[in-house]
Amino acid sequence: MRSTPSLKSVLLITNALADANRVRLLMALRVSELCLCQLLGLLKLAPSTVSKHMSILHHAGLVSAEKRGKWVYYSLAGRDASPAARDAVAWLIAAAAGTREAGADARTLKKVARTSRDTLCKCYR
Amino acid sequence: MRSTPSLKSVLLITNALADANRVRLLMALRVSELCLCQLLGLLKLAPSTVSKHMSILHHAGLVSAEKRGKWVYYSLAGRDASPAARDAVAWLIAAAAGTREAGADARTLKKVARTSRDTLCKCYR
DNA sequence: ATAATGTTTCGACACTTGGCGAAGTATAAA
DNA sequence: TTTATACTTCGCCAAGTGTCGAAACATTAT
Repeated sequence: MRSTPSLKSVLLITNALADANRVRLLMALRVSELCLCQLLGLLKLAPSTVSKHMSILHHAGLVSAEKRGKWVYYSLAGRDASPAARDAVAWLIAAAAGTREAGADARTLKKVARTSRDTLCKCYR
Repeated sequence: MRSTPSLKSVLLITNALADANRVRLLMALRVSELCLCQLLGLLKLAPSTVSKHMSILHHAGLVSAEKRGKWVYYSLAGRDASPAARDAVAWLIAAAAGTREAGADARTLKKVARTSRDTLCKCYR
């Protein structure tokens, strides 16, 4: 039972990838799952904005979202995702891994990882 | 000498893929090179619009353009293209090959192929 | 030359999208 | 039960994008 792929689902993916901040978010998740407040530490954007970005990525099937306690953990699409989505993520990682931006973000994320989520989130504003 | 990939070049690609008509254009070139007037026979759009789409695809490195006589022939990125661009095209073909839209377009293109370029272009309007 | 053909560039317009803050929801802490 | 925290949804606005027609450009035909 293999549903016919639709152009729409392909465009959901390509549209999701067609934004610098969303690409950075996906690249961030490459290392490990992260909750929204941790992603907020990476991108200097309003929580509502990042939430919307994650919603778009999730709807495209590129990331999965799991609520644990009061935090929502996001991670890259895994086995349960469509081949198209998984391959898209693989392509992105291969294409963007060496960029300066990815390196800088990886360094920022190292700092974020050392900070507890509680103190992170309080900086919301 | 391997230049550092930039996030910008990645976004050039993803943005180029983030449009239904551009995806259809790329899929059309999968079979063989085509000139603009042939692509016009596929998409019912103004010549200027399709030309712009092709410009975006070309600028992203996804297609190459070669002028022969009064026609400009477009084809998918080949050996000379960046790995990111080639892999993106490969991903797209794998992801969109089975779609209903791709099938319908392939049928349309068969008809277009049977028509001479001269008669095709005269139908501009 | 002049005209015709194939394609691109330009300017304008409608529509979409990324961004924000305010208000709403859900879970945890007091 | 209140209060606080983590996140989402909503409405709005500025900026970006797809589309077109008119005009420009380049090549071929007359």
